[in-house]
Amino acid sequence: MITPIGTGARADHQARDQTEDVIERKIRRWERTLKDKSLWGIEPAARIEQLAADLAGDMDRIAITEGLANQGDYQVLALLRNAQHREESVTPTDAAQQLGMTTATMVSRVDRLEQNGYAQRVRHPADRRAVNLVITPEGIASAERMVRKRTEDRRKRLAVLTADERNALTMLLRKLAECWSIPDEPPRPA
Amino acid sequence: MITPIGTGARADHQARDQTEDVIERKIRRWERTLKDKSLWGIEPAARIEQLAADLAGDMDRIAITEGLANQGDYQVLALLRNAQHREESVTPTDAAQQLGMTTATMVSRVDRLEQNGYAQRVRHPADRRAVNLVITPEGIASAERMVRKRTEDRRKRLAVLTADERNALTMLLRKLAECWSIPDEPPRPA
DNA sequence: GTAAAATAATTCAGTATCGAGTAATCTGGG
DNA sequence: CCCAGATTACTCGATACTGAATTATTTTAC
Repeated sequence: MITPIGTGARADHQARDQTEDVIERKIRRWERTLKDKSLWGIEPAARIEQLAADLAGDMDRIAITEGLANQGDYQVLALLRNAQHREESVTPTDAAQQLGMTTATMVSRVDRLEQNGYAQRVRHPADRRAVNLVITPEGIASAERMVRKRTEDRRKRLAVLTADERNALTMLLRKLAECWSIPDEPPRPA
Repeated sequence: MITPIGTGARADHQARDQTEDVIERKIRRWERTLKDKSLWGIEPAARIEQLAADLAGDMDRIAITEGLANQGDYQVLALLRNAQHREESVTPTDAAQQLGMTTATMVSRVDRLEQNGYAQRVRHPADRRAVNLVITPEGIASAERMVRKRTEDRRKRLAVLTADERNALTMLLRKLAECWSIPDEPPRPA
């Protein structure tokens, strides 16, 4: 999915406390109308979602310029590139598990990568059911181009913050990620 | 999309500097193999993406328990609920623009909401091409249930942070959102 | 007032993804 | 050895979303 771009970027960086942006307005609205102030603490989550949508949009655009369908194809290519660098072999099932997608999706992704000449299926040496995924030189080149462009984009995005602020943000997000599961999350139905 | 859950939540919160988590390991790997340390500053972006995926998973689950297809249907319902509360009228085109989706998608969402009895299409009083979307009492009830559950989920997730940390995080994310557009972002092909 | 351009909602063909099912192959207990 | 159960990649049917028409209506220009 390509996210509509540029909804952020307000003109006036100064008047923070006077004017509210879209997210703040939305939150206030619910606060007022729900009659309990239960929306406390929601803003960070809303902002994380918005920022992530923009990041995903960047990455989709990058992938598309490399002839891939979307960000997901990039992830597979990046995985293969790293595996190759580490001299590990990867099967479709491996890759699907590591990237959190179904093997059905992986099949179609590998199909695309193979069509583009970025990866190949080769016979597994020991298991005739299995297949090893190997990245081609073109695939490596493409993966590295994409990583570099992605890094560039993200650094531009993060350049608004000072180094100290970036560090603080990193630490907070890390802490958040550490104990992130919500208690009564229903177990994946096996 | 339902995101696979619970990849976070490491056991030891203490030994932060010794052990790295998945994201750190991935970043280090690229750093080592790319031969330039151009991955500087990427971690916050990676974490924002991961956290957002988890939040989206929560919300999809909530929407599904209310008989909706996904988070997107919730967004429409929430929009209608707020519009009704403010006594504003909303057309499919309005809603699509505000939520950043195509009108084609909006048509199918409204179809679903109508089937579930959560919303209705009524004739626009002045424009016979247009349609006004109105939320039903059942829709309002469902929207408010979902908002409450979502708030609860997110507060649980954010409860790891102290109040000070949450404030700091909010401020940093706000600042990030303010000047978020990257310079050479290609304009939407109109 | 009328023709041309713009706009609203919808439909349609194409694509990505998923869950479930399938055929081939491997593995472990007799 | 042999067969039951697990595993691998793949296929198939269903769903959500998109961009590009399409139809009906409104607005604009002359």
